[in-house]
Amino acid sequence: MINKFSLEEILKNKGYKLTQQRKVIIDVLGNSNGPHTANEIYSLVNDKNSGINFSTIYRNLELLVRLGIVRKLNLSNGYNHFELTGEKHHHHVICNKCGEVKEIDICPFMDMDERDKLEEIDFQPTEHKFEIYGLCSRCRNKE
Amino acid sequence: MINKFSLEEILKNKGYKLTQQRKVIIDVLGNSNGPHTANEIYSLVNDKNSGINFSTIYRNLELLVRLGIVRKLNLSNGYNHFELTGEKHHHHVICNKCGEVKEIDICPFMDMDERDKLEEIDFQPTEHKFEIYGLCSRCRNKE
DNA sequence: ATGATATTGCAAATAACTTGCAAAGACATA
DNA sequence: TATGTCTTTGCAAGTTATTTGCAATATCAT
Ligand SMILES: [Mn+2]
Ligand SMILES: [Mn+2]
Ligand SMILES: [Zn+2]
Ligand SMILES: [Zn+2]
Repeated sequence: MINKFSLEEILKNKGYKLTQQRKVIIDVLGNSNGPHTANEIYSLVNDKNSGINFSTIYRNLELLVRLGIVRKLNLSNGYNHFELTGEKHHHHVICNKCGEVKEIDICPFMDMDERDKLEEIDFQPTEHKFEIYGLCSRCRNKE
Repeated sequence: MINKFSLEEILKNKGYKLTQQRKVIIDVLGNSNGPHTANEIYSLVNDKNSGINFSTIYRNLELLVRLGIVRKLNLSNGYNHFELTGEKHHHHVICNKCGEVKEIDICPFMDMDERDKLEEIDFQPTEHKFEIYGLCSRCRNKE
């Protein structure tokens, strides 16, 4: 979980300012269990705060992604989701019915065999994505 | 590679018709090495054929995805890509610079440990995504 | 060849996201 | 605390991938 101090430090280091809007966006993401769409973040932000504009949300999410504070997930349901990067590398399972997203700490990329394969094709990896889609327990039990 | 007969069969089985447009779209995908965006498919299709409309491309890609003939990839570069499902299960490496997409036959999901984890959280998987992003050999050598 | 039904092309509508610009805010400095 | 510089915001308009309604057309079983 990112705290006020490290956030302020990271921003100022690069000449960015710690605005109210940025604080609220980070706060909302920090108090969330899973990742959220820009729409959801907009709602959450405007619940606890005065009106922050959509373009401000988007611009800041993009900035925070560039700074490594936020991760952007292109989920197959068609919506981009955002979450705090956090300290531990992880991936997600996504319910096709209700859209719920759960974290899993499995990472297939740490497997040695796979890295070898990449050297074969001379590909230099920077990031990777692993997602499992299906039905969560609640949705499965509903008929 | 899907042939004329199985395609016709699959379509007619469900009351769909084998139109010229569908033949050309499948043909283009079949003659491609990697997955393509709707835009690319539109160009490829209209090279070898008279004008097929964009909405026809989209409607048919969606249908073919529903029928399991085509797979839709939501790549992190922001563009949806489409490819024939093919016979062998596989995943992709994507170059962040030039956008090239290569197939890899590694599948991390076949790993037993991972499936066990899913049972723990009571999640019934239907499909999964594994993609590696980075720099291809050509782009890495260019400065 | 005919008729029922699915499909196409076209143009307009969505919806997510981006951008230009003037007004407002942050913050280093005095 | 007041000032000035530079960043950021809100707003409105623009962009772009994708979807949709509908009348005209193609497919296919008979
Ligand atoms: Mn997460
Ligand atoms: Mn492929
Ligand atoms: Zn990983
Ligand atoms: Zn797999």
